[in-house]
Amino acid sequence: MVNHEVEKEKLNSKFTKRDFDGLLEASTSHSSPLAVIAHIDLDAFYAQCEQVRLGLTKEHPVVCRQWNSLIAVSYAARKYGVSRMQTIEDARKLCPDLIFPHVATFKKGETTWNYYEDPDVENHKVSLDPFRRESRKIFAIFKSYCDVIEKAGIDETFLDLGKLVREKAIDLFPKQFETVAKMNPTDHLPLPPEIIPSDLKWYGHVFKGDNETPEESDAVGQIQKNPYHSQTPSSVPKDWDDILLMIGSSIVDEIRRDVFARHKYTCSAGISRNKILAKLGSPRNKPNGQTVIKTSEIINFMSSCEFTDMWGLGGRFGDEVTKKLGVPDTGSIQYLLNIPIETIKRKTDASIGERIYNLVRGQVSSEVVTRINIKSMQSVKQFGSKPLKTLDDCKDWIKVFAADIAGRIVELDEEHGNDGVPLRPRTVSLQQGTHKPIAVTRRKQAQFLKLFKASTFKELSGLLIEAGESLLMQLQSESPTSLLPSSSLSLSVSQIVPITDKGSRTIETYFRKDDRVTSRNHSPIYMSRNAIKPLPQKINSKDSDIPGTDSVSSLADRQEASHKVTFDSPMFRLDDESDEESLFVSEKIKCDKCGNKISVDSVSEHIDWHFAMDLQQQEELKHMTNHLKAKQPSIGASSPRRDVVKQKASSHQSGRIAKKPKTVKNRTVLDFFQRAPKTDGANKNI
DNA sequence: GTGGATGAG
DNA sequence: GGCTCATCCAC
Repeated sequence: MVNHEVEKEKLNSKFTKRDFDGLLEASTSHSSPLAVIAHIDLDAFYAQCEQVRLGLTKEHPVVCRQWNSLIAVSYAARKYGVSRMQTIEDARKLCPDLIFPHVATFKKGETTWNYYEDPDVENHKVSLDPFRRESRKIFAIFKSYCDVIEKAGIDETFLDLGKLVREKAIDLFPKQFETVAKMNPTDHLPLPPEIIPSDLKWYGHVFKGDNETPEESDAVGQIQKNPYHSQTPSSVPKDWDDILLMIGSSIVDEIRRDVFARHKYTCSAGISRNKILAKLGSPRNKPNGQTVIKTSEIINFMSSCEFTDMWGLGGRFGDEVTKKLGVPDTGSIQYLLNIPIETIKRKTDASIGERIYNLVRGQVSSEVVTRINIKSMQSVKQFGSKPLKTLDDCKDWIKVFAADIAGRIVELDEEHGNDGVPLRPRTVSLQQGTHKPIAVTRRKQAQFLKLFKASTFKELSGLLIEAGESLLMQLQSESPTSLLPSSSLSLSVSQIVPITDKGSRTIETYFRKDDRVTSRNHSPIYMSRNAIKPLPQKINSKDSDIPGTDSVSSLADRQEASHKVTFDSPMFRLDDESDEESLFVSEKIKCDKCGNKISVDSVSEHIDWHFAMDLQQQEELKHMTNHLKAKQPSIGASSPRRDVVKQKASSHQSGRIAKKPKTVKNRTVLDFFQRAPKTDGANKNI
């Protein structure tokens, strides 16, 4: 009996049919012990974009410039010691041949970005549009190979290759998988053959302790130095996990070659069992290299990483955990690997402890989420030393922001393709910040459903200008003191929803039903009922009108309009139960202290604001140092008392680490781990 | 809805 | 290091 069991283990794979078939579905493949996840990351993306745009090669020392600093440095330039923290002047000293194009910018008051030779910070705003365009082109290639894809940033993505590698494995090993179809889910697979097809090999680097196998080939087609059969015995695949990773490495290599062939971009990749490992692996052989972390090397690999390298642990949260557990700066994961789970739990928390315990072992399997809809878009500019003095200046910038965001909404539409449902934001908000030392920021947000019917860039930008200017006016009127000069200004849209969503369907229904027109409701920011109609089927830029330019009616008009608008239809309660009316109608009362009219809803906020201003003035009288002021949270409405309370509360928590003692932290390690990618029980046998 | 903190790059 | 961008949270 015992002999029989041993015999059986030798003949069979560790993995079952269920493990293998789990790869078929995106919802289960990530937690299969045979999962193959890739993380692909474009090399110095912004710099590469410039390099490609200018028709240069990766040997040219290109950097991407933003004003006088560098926001991306190509690997060629890095060889000269050029780094991101330098000024252009410093970088040029290190590399006299440096090529330093400036990122595209919008010129103040204009609605199209352009490449300007030497834009000045005062009259230009950076546009990331060209990078997003390039990103889209490249992601289209990723998607053409693998539909289980998660965009993790403008230049990085996760692919769940489970289904693809499964198919390819069946192709490559027909004999072994012949019988699999008839097997029970818990049956173990047959072992892979000793001799594998000669064209199947590891692509890229296979992590092995301190000595990885050298790159065999790179995505731009250099010579292949190291065919599989001459590799070290340790990299010979022993079971299906290795085989599938090997297949995964070939697919990723192919994708990377394709990206280069078509668009001349190089990227690096990590291929492993889960997202954590793939992401930690992808930078290992940058640029233009990929790294495989085999199951058997996971602990070795993790030992070679630092705790704070992991996503989300690079900042304060990571520091906090680090301090609580007495983790050293280097060898942090090695250290944590030697701490018993009970100790970690005791020093942190039962659930956090368990997560950390698993995390440092690379045992976190989170799903590659096919699509995460963007939740908000923001266009912002800081006017450090030259704050905006007039409302006209603000309006000029609002035009730019509107164009910026409109462009991105159009991009969203394109990204979806024909079968996709257009996404539109439901709310628009404008944020304005005053200059130091009295740094306050005010934000005004409102529903702006007109955007639902807009499809062209012109329509969208026109409407956003309209909304932005209206919000600007409201902001000025509701703030007790001038928000000018303004050191920062931003326009953003949020609550981005598919336009066939509940909200818009409701509106369509309403539109058909309601034939009345509220003629006096011309105020741009408030929903004008007759304006809401289904998105035009055909995009036609000619019939786009730009409202807003003629709608700069007086504030009084606007407020009067707002008071007269009544909402007798339940259609304005969108998909939540909130009282939409409060968005549009607000009673004004006069503040005894400053004489300004404020809305009843914001009375307590206003009182807090005065409280904050008084406090600020006292402090100024005390000649506080700039340093201390900088440590203060920016004092806006309703913040001071809250701060006092929170500081008291937090002081009761022992072992609490705060980098900035005066700054209230509103997230804890616990919160972080509760929000961390979900794990499931299926990875227990990793 | 508003103000603020945080993180990534 | 400053800037840009996105997200989340307390109130």
